[in-house]
Amino acid sequence: MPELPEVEIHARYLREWLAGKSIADYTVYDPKLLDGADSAFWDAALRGSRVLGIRRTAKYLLIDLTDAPEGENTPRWTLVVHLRMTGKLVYDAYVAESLSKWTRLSLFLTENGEPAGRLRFEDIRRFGRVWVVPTEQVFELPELASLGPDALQQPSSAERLKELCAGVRRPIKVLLMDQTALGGLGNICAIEVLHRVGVSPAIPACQVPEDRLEAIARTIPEYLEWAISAQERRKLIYLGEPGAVNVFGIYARAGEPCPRCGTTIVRTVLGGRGTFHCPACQPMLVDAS
DNA sequence: CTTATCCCCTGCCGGC
DNA sequence: TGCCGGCAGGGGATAA
Repeated sequence: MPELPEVEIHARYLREWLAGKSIADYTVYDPKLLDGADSAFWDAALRGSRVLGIRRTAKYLLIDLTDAPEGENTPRWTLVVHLRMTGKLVYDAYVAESLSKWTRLSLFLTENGEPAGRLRFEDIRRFGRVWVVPTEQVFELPELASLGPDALQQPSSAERLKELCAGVRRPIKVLLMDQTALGGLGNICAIEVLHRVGVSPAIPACQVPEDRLEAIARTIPEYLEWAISAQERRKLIYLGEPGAVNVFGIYARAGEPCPRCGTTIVRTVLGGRGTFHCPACQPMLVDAS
């Protein structure tokens, strides 16, 4: 159920796992992974290509590949991965390790011509998706073309947020989660950021005071950086998994006291998603004066 | 155009 | 113990 921090951590792990490796072959166990997407490039891209690098944009992972000879390092193919709700990538040093019932895809790796393990795509709910496209056209993929600026790499300025919110009546939380507005924030990040800045998630975006929009703009990258570094230090991927640093101030804490003021946390639904806020710290109406 | 609702899937949890 | 509804951090399609 990854949001930007988990996807970024995946990207960092992939850089370690795949450095200097090639993809010798692949197996798709669940055709739903492609969801009818064009598979024309799969064989060319995933049989004998070198891994050149890993990028992340919003919640998408981009694995750049080339089938050109050693020395020519312009990517030709990009494997695009979206983990959606329950996806994750797992590296097995030895292919002998068994697959799970949730394995959707295997990439068989080599290094210097020798077998070098396997990268597995695991996905319980099967919402995850994978595309293979020519690198030059990767951002023409509709899913990528519609994304707003990455919330971490190109954090939105207060000015941009003000423009995004102008005249928009839907709740500020729904706007923050809109991937065409800014790429990468999910339900938890939106909830936690709004709690930190003391803004009710239900306030129409156009009614959020300017100084709160400035606070939101500052807090988004702060929260993301903090969540990423907290996870990375512990070699974990998923926020909230056992042993993880607790980055949930109020998420999934309905009925518990607000960590800041002690008021009972409330659960509501916004944009069809479970939403948590503190009615005292995050009032509906903020005094603009 | 904007906004709301449903759908895709499987697993888990609490209540009865 | 078993069944059932509700819920889950994703986004897309569709309807109003």
